Amino acid sequence: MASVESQSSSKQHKRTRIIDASIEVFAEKGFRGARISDIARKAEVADGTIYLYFRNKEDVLLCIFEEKMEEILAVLHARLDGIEDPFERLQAFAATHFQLLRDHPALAQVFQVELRQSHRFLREYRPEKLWQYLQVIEEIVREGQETGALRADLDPFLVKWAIFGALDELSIQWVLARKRERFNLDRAASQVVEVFVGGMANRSNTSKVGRKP
Amino acid sequence: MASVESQSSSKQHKRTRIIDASIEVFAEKGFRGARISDIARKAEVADGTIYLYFRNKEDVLLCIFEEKMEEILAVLHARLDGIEDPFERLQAFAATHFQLLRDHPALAQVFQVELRQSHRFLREYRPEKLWQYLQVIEEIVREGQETGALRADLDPFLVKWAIFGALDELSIQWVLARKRERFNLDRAASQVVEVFVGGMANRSNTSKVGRKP
Amino acid sequence: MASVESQSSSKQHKRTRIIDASIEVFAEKGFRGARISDIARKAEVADGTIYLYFRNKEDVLLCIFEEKMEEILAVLHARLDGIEDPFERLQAFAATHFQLLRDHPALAQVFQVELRQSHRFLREYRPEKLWQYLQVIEEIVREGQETGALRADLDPFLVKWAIFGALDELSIQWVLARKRERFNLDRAASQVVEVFVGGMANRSNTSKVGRKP
Amino acid sequence: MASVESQSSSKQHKRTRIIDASIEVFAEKGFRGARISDIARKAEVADGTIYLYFRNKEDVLLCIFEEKMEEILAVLHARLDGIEDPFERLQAFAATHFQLLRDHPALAQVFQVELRQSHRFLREYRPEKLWQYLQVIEEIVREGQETGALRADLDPFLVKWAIFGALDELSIQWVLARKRERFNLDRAASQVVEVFVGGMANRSNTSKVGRKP
DNA sequence: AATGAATGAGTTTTCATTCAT
DNA sequence: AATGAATGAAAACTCATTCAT
Repeated sequence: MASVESQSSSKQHKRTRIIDASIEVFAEKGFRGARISDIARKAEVADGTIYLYFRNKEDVLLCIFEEKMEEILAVLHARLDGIEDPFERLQAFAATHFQLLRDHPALAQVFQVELRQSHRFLREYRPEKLWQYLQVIEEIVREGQETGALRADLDPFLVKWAIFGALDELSIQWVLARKRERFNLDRAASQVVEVFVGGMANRSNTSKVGRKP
Repeated sequence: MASVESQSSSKQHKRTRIIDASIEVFAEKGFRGARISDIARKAEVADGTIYLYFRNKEDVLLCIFEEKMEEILAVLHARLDGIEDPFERLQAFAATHFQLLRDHPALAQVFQVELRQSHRFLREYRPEKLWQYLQVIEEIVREGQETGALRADLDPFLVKWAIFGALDELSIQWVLARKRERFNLDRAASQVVEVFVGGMANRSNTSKVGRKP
Repeated sequence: MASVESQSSSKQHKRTRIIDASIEVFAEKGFRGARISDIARKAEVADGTIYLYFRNKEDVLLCIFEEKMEEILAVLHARLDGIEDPFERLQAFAATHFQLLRDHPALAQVFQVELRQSHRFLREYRPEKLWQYLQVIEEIVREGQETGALRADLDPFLVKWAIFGALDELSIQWVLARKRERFNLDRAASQVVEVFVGGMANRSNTSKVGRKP
Repeated sequence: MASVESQSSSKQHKRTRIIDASIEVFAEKGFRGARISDIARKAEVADGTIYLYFRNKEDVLLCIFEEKMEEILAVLHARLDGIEDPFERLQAFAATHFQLLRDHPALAQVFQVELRQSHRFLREYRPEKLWQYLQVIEEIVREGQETGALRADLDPFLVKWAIFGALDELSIQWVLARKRERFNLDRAASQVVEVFVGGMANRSNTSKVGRKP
């Protein structure tokens, strides 16, 4: 499994050190509250060095997104590999989604909160990597529909955003929650997927979707 | 039905004019891009006048939230009044949610995008009005569970956030989408609610929940 | 003896209430820190009312100076009346000066500190009342010189400023001092006057100036 | 002798250029009237550069005080070095005091007027350097008392402030005076010191203090 | 490649003062 | 005379970014 968050060490390439420092600083101080010099200090480079690797502060944020999504996609595909059943694939998707949050809390803060502070990310940027991530959901739905396991009248495009929205809102609340116990991510994952799969299941055919016989 | 967005006129109370002007300016330029003087000009008041009614720029944003949520809650309760069936109540909730978005696009932009730019709103503020709004969902679920119509093993607290997340993500995408046709909100509303209700329905009893016979 | 500081009461004329309120507010918050609305609230008048009686905030400060100096001059002349001996007159002057400070600490703060924050008072204003006050010193010196009690080679104009400076600096330090005990004003008054009179005494004649025989 | 005021040149270190420019701008426009951009323009640096060397505008003022007092103390000690007689030491003190005023009129304006506009300088700051400066007076008095030349019943602490007050008031009036001829500083210095020394002289002993035989 | 000193644009907020009532 | 809501001018300061070394 890919590392998603690397260990900071002066041995590493400066670019990596800057990315890792940024994640921590953005998580701690917020995107706007983070100063370039904070990042530079944590990465043990000069302020100007950051501009050798990134166009500007927002570019650092977007590069975090790009590079960490790359790793996340690799993790996700590795996890889903070999799982056929749509219900199980969706379960694995949700479990992976939440596990990444839990394992990388600083990155989770950046993805769930700070990234959305970026005017550019929100309005101009085309987050292809996020779309690839969500495409996984759309394809699970499509394949379920093709095998007849899932209702054909649902628009996989809309369902994709709905499922992502459900997982994402729970993620945000988990990140923001003071007492995280309230948001039991494991339970949330299984309940959300059960509800969605239950709701998408094709009742007119006999196959038992989403339930072990 | 309450107005949600008032008509700007020089007759109105200055505070109302400032609120209405802010919604438009925030929607157009974003929270950070909006200058107090932009709002003042549009509201036809002096810059300083804004500070007679609001503590600072962020306070304007939070007051928009408080006051418009008040109106939205009134609209919502009026709409749900008299509807008993959990499925129908949820349908009405989602339809109202999306209708408000469509009818008040500037306010939608502020709620879906700009409000979340506020550090205070996200981290410190306790958005009681939003919680009241979501509590409506939680209660529909709880009541459905009490009548046996909905599965008892679901946590209404988690389900509430999941349903909200699904509606909210579709709202955001609708707001951000250049080609809004892609997001047919009516279709989205009914599909999301069907899936959720289908998934939450109690299969072990005979009542036909969420489906007309 | 004149009151120097009046008692605030709603019975009084508004102008007097504003003057008295200003002294307290200026003493507490400083001239620049004092807001017109603070003064208005304490004087129990509307903000705008202040501008019926004073041109602007600085005018309030200068009017405090003018009017309180008027009262102080009256007190001073009453005290010196009947005292002939230059040494005794100077002693009475210093004692009165310090007694006024002690009896009117808010006014003392305004005179010793806040008044000197006023650009206009310092650079443009001609504080005739202060000059009248100091003229008392100059005349004591002149008369002492005429009777031969004091050295004729001293410039009464310079001596006046020197004596005032000495008293004034002790006053400022007394006002600013946290531990006021350090500055025993009575002792300061008598020592300063003794030194000055001793220093100004005409040693070449036989009259014992500044000492009781 | 130290320079007290340096010559501005683009060769100098930026910090020095800012200090020198500030003295001139503060003297000309007053502390509050001086804009950071005025100082920056005169120092030929960018506005922001000032904040690399100073915390804020008030810090610039306080640093002027600290650094120029350092130089003044050096000048003073050099001047007093080798002078034993209390009368002569005090004469040298006063002469140096007034000479510095005359030689550095902009700095004189800052010290006599602008510095006292600073709320912090007046109320919170502990001007150790000024106290060191005044301590020189206190020690002259103490030593004079120890040798029996000066009256033992005077409190050197009070006398120090009185002498400083006298010199300071004459300084202020000289700085503020339109027609400075009125304030002949040389004459003022000698008269003030003569009066003080005369007044402090111990008449009960036979030594001729402060007078050449 | 790396540095870090220097730059300078850009905006909220306060509050003395005004004036319609 | 009195009010107090409304006005609007004015400037310190931050920090992302640059570029000479």
